[in-house]
Amino acid sequence: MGKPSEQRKQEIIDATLDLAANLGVKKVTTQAIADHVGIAQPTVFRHFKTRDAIFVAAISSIGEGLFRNLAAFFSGTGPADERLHQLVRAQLRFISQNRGLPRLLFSDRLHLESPLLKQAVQKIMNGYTQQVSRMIREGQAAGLMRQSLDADESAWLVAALIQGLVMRWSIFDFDFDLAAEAEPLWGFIAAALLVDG
Amino acid sequence: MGKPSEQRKQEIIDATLDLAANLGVKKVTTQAIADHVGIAQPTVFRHFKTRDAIFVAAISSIGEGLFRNLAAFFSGTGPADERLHQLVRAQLRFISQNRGLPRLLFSDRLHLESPLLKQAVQKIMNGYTQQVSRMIREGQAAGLMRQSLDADESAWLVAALIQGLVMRWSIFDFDFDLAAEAEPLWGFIAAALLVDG
DNA sequence: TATACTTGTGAGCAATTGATCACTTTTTGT
DNA sequence: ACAAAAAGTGATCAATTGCTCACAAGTATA
Repeated sequence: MGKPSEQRKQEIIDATLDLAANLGVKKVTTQAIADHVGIAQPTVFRHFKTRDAIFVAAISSIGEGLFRNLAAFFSGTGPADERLHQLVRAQLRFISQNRGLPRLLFSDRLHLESPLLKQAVQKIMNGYTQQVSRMIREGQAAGLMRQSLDADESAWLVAALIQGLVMRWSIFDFDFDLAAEAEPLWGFIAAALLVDG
Repeated sequence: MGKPSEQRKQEIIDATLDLAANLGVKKVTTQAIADHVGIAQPTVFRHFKTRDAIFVAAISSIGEGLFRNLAAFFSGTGPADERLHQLVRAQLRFISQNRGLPRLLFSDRLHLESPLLKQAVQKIMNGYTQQVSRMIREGQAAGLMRQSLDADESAWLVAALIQGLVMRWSIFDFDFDLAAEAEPLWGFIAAALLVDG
């Protein structure tokens, strides 16, 4: 007991993601978080001013984790199409191991209740789309991807495709192997984007 | 006052969809529904046994509305690719005019709290995917769509693409013109599915 | 060791909300 | 017109839950 606040904060964030993944966002009460961490419920408020602040921190934390995981593909050196393929694979793998991410990201609850959460989510989504858009332009410059594509629009749609897949996975309570969907998903994306599709 | 139950039920369902669209699912309390309809809160329970039952009815109602709206394209007579194109257009138009649909469909709250709701949603999604799958096989038989496609898998991905787009629209609080996305969306789908893509 | 600061906690408040119930009003069937 | 059924309502309950507060325990610093 009596741990430094930074450590407790992380424990609370981890508990939040754990609980969200397994029980859904609604059941992540401050009491549930406290129980999971092994502290009293009021202690949670020693480290976060409000419940919302916990979710903002949790979303930021896992968003950073995702970007750390994908950074190598965003800015690698190989051909753009191969990197995009690997990106899709890595992304689905990461998400399948971090189920709290879709639970938080796709929670209607969050967006409608807190402008701060909305901002945090938008930041993640926009950052992701920008990177993909850059990769597509790179692919076009290398003659790998169709010149007719609007890179921003296509990136938006690639993101939507993955989000739709993940959302369904989340809604259907993770009852199929998300990572295994990477190859058919890539087949679809490749057909839409690549010159020889 | 004293309307027949069937009529009141529909009023309650309409109020639920209205409120969900504008305020989000969480704020659709039995009190809010009652106020919107113009009855007292306990009266709501005269027509629906539980709050969940209201959501189940609302989802079924709007799901049926969607299918009624799309049925012509599922089973029309023209070429499969044209019908699929029109389907996408009609679907986005319908959803943009019925914002309660994505709000309910994408509400994590619902799925995790009620098996009945989950069933209702799964029924809608599965029915939709089956129809699209059938259209793709039709397109393949007519030589319009790539033979290499797995129809079920592709239908699944087309659905995911639309869902992802709609979900983003919902999460971002309807702040872009969904119907206007139909053409770039179709461009993407056509490139992925059509032989001459 | 003494002092100040941080972390932790039990008790409990205030607000929300789904649901019940006894009772009244309205509608329906004969 | 009248009795039965249906629809409507005010009062109220029970459970949940974010959050506060006074106070205790632990930790760091001088």
